[in-house]
Amino acid sequence: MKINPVNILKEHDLKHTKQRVRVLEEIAMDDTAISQPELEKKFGNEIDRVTLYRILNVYEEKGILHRVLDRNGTANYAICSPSCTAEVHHDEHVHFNCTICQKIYCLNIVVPSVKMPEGYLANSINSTAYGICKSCNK
Amino acid sequence: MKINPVNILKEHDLKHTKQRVRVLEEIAMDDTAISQPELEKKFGNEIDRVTLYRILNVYEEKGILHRVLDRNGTANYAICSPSCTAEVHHDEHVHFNCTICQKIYCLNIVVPSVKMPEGYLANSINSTAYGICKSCNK
DNA sequence: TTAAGTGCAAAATCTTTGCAAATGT
DNA sequence: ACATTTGCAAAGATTTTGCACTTAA
Repeated sequence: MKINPVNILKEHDLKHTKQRVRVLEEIAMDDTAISQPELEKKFGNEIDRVTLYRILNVYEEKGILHRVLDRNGTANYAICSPSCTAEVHHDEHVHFNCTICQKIYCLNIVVPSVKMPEGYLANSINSTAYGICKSCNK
Repeated sequence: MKINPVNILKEHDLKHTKQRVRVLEEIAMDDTAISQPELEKKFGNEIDRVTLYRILNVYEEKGILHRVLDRNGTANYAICSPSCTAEVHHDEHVHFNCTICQKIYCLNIVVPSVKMPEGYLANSINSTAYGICKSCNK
């Protein structure tokens, strides 16, 4: 997925600071969702922990990143598809959470639709498979 | 869902203490999954916060409760179906997380199976729909 | 220039750990 | 009586808040 951090920031009326660009680059670089603790480690004292929190929050609100929780409730982030907006996130693909390496993959599979019971109004469905990923399965 | 806390504890070789029985009763009482913070509130100083953590952990490990994370990563607990064991959890039904009241419902709908890509081995799939529940939809 | 973003310190939460006292078998 | 479980205190981790300093437009 090729992205241009500066453009993305402009499109969302965000100032492009060194830190914001770095965060986007780092997340775009990885084909899997990356966890917040991992990001903290990567940035060390290049980016303050608090700043990272704030950047990730803004990105999620604006629909630039989407957040996927792994089994432990840890936040993982991946770049949203271009059709995501602040209002609606279209990350309706199946996720795969490896129980060995903990990585979360965004699979190229659309979440199967499910008929809700009378009275329940679903506007999104999250689907995450747990198991062993390609890299760990050797 | 009718349950007998004392029996459940016996079946899993757990001492039946006042606190453990209360936790099971409370969770069984509710038709929705109940969040840990809510449980803490309900028990006040009847059960220590730390004890609650430990009880919930044991119950999950033993396959007595299953844990569902809501959108914020907060743990919610519901009684497992009788076929759950410490080894395998069979909570393969769709969950519904209301974005208004935050409640998590265990729907009586089986999670649709998804064909994994080459090399990926899934052994369970979690499926959670987000939207407005029957009670809030009025 | 000035509104927004960052870093640091510190508060507020949440979760885990250690240990003495209480409890169930 | 003995192994487990509980409650309290305290450590550790995570997340939020406030505010002075810095930076992008």
